[in-house]
Amino acid sequence: MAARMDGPGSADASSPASGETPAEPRSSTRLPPVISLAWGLQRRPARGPRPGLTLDRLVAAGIEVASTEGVGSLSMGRLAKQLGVGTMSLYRYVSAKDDLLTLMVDNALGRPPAIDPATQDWREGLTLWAEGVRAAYRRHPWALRVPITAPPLGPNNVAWLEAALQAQANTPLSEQEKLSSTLLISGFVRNESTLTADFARGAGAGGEQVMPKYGELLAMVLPEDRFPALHRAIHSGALSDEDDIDHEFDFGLQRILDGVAALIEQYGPGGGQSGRGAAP
Amino acid sequence: MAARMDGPGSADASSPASGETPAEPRSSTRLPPVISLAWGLQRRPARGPRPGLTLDRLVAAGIEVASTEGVGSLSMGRLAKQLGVGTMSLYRYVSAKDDLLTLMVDNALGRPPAIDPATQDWREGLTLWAEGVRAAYRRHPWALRVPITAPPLGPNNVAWLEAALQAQANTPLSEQEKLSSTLLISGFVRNESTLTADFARGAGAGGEQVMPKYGELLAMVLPEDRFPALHRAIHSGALSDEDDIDHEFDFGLQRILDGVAALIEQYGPGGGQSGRGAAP
DNA sequence: AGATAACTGCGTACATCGTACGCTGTAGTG
DNA sequence: CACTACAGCGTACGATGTACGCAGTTATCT
Repeated sequence: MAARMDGPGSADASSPASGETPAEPRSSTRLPPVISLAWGLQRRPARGPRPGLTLDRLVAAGIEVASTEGVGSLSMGRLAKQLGVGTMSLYRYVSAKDDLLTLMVDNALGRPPAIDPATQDWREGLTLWAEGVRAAYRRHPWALRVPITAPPLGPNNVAWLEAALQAQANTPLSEQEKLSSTLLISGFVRNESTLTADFARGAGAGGEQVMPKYGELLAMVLPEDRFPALHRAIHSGALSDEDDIDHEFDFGLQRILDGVAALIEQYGPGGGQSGRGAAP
Repeated sequence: MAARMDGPGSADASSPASGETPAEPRSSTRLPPVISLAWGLQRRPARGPRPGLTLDRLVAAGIEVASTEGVGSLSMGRLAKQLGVGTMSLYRYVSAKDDLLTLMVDNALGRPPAIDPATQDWREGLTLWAEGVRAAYRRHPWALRVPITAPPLGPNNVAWLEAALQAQANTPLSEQEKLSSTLLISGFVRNESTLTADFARGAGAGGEQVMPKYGELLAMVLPEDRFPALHRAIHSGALSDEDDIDHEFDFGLQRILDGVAALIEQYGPGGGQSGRGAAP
């Protein structure tokens, strides 16, 4: 785990890597090798022994370990043991651990639900979408602990993006606005899912107690005179409820969708495609 | 870096640690030791040699290293060298690296702007607030790479929370809703700041190119027939603009604030304090 | 004043990781 | 059958977080 938390001083980008044999269009910008892998754009070399494993098996085993022991415990050695191979064998399939993580996360997302703009309006569609992403994160909480290091290019990530755009197809929003709304909701769901995962069973990622205690802890720390607004909040009981966490998701999503609705209304009645042009 | 990415199977919580000498109120729930430190609730022991360092110097040096070389390069050894002491000396001030990071992040946030509900309405206040958080993250991009592992209890975090609540004081929202709105905005700003930081200078955390290329990369990967909505978006040029990133922030914030405004309007005209009770 | 206790600085040691390198064996190709 | 490109993987290295315990320091107690 290095590149995933590196700061300004890390420029290990290029290095043409090894097995890039793409059937992809020529271009100045190259596809990151991981992405070629994820889309299955790699030809298997003709010569040499047949590989004993497959990328899919690596990813599946990685997900299994991450699910049962947490990503924190997922080391290359651990994964190799799971698969009954030597540690270094894994590097025949994946050029670095980060690649594996990228693949695992994309895989964990799964396929998006089919959204038909003809039978569902944008709000239903985006709600379905957001709940779908949340469900995926609920199934694979470890995915939330993997930092995002690159824009979403994996097959499932892209499919989800497409689904969100389709949900907004019958909307007067510009393409830019559709993308922005999607980004907004996607980030929101990820945040909220992380919170939910941390709160679940009262243990944060560090292992400490979290939610119902939060108000109590805050109260212990506050110089009673400053922080009057916080005191009001604490004493209103707003920080003591246990099931708040589920409400947070609905609350946030409704707020965001209301905001998008307000934007759509600015385009005036009549709806329909329009695209381009800044909001009035 | 272990606990920060650990999954389900990590229960290293307790262990009464060493130097807890709190002047804090009795309670069943203990304050995490780091938090006592952050609020300066530790008495210096009477006996023994005077410490050669201070927590503040640790934190300041940590921030300096993180700022210039990235958090990824901030190791205990590196920090010790910066301070001209032995590595293990640091553990006299901080019980683990995670504590140091927590302290650093809280410190990086700085003090919130003063928000007076009498002269600013809630929307101005929250806008100011959001921009303040964003500015802090812009000053300390490395803070975005430190995973959140516990609810915000540091002095600055708490002060920012208070400020957000104060901005909404003259609002009919319930305390619960004020907190939820704050959480929503706070998460949003963090997300957006992370994206901005990654996009800045075209390098993601992994070191790859990011933004203007994103549309191009997507286009390389898409089976042209599926993903029609995405194709529309790409060809609209929505993914090619360079300065979109700054617009994203405004867009998202406006959407969220519009959503909050919609909620406030549901309370009907007249405004004023009310609190409690679910929305009509 | 001397003894004692509490504390600080920190050297050493260890366990864990990611992964570069290079050797050995294998499966198609010429 | 030789050759070549590739698969599996043992070994080794450099980082890193931190437990442990020793030696020196200082305030308090006798």
